[in-house]
Amino acid sequence: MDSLYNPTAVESRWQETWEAEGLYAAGAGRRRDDSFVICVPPPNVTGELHMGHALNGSIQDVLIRWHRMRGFDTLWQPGYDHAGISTQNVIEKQLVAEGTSRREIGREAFLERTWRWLDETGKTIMGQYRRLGASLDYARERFTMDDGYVEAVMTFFVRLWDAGWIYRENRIVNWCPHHQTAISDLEVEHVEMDDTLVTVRYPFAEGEGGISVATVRPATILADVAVAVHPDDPRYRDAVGREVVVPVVERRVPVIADARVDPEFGTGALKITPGHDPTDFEIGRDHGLEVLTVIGPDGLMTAPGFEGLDQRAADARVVEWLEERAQLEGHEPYRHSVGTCERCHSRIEPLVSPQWWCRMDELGRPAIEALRERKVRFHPESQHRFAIESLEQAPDWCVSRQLWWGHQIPIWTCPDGHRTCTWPPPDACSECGSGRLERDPDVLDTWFSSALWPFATLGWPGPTDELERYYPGDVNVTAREIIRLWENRMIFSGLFLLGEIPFTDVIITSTVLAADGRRMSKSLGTGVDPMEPIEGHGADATRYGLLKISSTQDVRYSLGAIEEGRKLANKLWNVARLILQQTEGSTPEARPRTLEERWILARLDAARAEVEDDWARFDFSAATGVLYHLTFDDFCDWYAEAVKPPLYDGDADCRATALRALELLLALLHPLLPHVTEEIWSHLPAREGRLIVSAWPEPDPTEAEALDALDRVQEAAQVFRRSGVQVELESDEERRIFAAVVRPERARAAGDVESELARLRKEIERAERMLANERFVANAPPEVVDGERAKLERYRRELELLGA
RNA sequence: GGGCGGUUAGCUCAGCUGGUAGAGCGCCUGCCUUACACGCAGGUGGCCGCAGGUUCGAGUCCUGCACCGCCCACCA
Repeated sequence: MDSLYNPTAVESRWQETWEAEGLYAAGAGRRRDDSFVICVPPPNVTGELHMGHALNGSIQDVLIRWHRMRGFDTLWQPGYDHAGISTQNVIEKQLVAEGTSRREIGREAFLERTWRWLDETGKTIMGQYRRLGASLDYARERFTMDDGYVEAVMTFFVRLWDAGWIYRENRIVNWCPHHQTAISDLEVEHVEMDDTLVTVRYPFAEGEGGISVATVRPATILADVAVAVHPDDPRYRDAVGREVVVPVVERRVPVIADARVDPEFGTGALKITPGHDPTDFEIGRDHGLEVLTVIGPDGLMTAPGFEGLDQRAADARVVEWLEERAQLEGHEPYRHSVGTCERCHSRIEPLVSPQWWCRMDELGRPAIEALRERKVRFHPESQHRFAIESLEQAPDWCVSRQLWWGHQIPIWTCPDGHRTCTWPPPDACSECGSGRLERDPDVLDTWFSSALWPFATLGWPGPTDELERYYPGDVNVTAREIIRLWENRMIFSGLFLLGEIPFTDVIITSTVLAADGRRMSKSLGTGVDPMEPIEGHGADATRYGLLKISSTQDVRYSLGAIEEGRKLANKLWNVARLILQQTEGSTPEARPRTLEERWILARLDAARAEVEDDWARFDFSAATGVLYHLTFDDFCDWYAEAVKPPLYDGDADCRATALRALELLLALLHPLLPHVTEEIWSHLPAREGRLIVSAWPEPDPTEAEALDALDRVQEAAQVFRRSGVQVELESDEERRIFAAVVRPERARAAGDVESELARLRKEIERAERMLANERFVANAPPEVVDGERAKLERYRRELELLGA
């Protein structure tokens, strides 16, 4: 064993061994009936591991390993999401590069091509999870487009249809002109953009005057059907009910009153374009106005005389028309936020189109109730409230997408227009019996299938033993922005289809920002590939660093925290070398006789309790702190130093106990640092099997006396090291440990007695002042007051010893 | 515009239901003490964002203010 721990070789060797020996498999190490189940948030098939994955993987693995060591039947389900729009985007780009397009090659060839590409180059993330040491049951990898999974998706849709919650409606939707599909509000990314706000005069149809209106999109004037003002706006009281003439197209349209108009903005008058603006669509619908369309699905103009123009050119032409007639009253630069497609960043075009919708009221109600009753809990608590509010406010779900890559909607239409929704596919129309059926070309929203992940991966809808055994699961770990897209939908679909929520706890992880506090992003160049620290410092160190910085808020990536993890692994490695070198021929067994042995066993148990509490509360950062100080301070600096003399002397009890103490330390550290601990474990004598499935330490009766005695020794060491004065200790045992660890003969002879005296006097003064305060003594909790008294006494005693 | 969170040592951050401030890194001083210099021992360093309030006592609770993030939102 080298004195410098080298993680790279060790880590991959153990990853391969664990997996090959089946120790990642569900049920490995099982010694009890309870199960513990986590489904990995299925990453996009086309994606690569990023820092967020590394953090959520570390969290999930700690929980899985901890439960596995305690004998639970653990299942950590791996797999991928087909990621409809994202994957289609990748393939389409390839086709364009090859000088063709998806429409040119056709739907069938396109899908074939996508499958082929995925088989060849997709699905890389699970390999990267392996390198992190994530103990997923890789043999069970699933994909949301697997045959069995498709059954689940189709069944879900048909159930919703049968419940009467699926409907088709023409509505204004977020339309991505590049992908030529509707996308949901949640897939729209708002970005600040600079535009020009122009003010346009709409003359009254009869008589003098007119109304001025502000717009950033002059081209949509062609589709105007009204001008709206606020009902209480005194400026326009007389205008309501009259007609104005829309520029360019010279159409007469009414002036209407609607409270949704903000009288403070611009001129206080709003042009109404139901075909191309969501608010206008609603206003138009409520006033019974016509919906006119002048922009096509490709984002180009369709208005007569403007056909094929892009909107910028159309804007210019309209502005020109207005200028010629002096109807352009002004233009100013204007910065506002604009919706873009989160995948291709094209500007979203609000377009009216027929889509399939899923009603959310009936589906959401039981989920809201379950959340209120805390049947599932979000951590941190603030996200729990957010989850409830999002469900309460959830609009109906637009489930159709005009894409090819995805689950095609199971609705068939006969020539008479009757719709049949069944699975397996129908042979004939359910109403007229016609055999000439045509399937709806749209596919389902990707999140529609993700919503089924926790149970579709267990074989739902078929009744299976696995569903029986592993459903519902336990924990789900994900990012904040996924709550509405995924968490809430798993909750309501689990309740609807199986009557139970798929998990009891949802951990919302911090967003890992770059070291300078900016978002990690490829385009900004601020991203850090987690493979870098894993290769450079080790997976153990990376896991440690990420968990150490994790918290309830956003965190900055810190290489320092990862380096701390590397030091911890190295320290552990070296103390193991010390013990292993001195204990050849011994077997691990707790045979504590001396004070320091009773003490370290008590400390190990206290740390076990703390760490278990931290893991259980999902406070991963706190646990890293406890384990770090346990290893460095207690185990290495005190225990190992104290037992060196008897260890070198060949004391058999001491050696057996040292091995046992090391074992316990390894077990506590294993969920956090699986590789280095397993490597050391494999060098332990008389140990068969692997640490990964070995028993978690049982609670041990705490030895309060031993803890107190070591406190005294440590305090004495502090005083001695600072001042050179030896404090009286209570027993030979205490004096022996003091001598072994502090080694007075080697310590600097002359300490700084003066500053130590000053320190003590200051402390004594403080304690005296507090105890002199009658109200403090009367009101403070007794243990606080007693604590102060004890401190005072100790300081006085030390002052005496220092010869004052 | 709405919601959530932050402001503590030079840096990155802990501080649970109020009891008189901590860690890691950095810096300074000793040590190559036979596990580890990726180490050991000691030290320097904080009016805990600002202003009020409650309390015997306030990073900790309340109010207001100032910055800084994140999420959400149809201001033309």
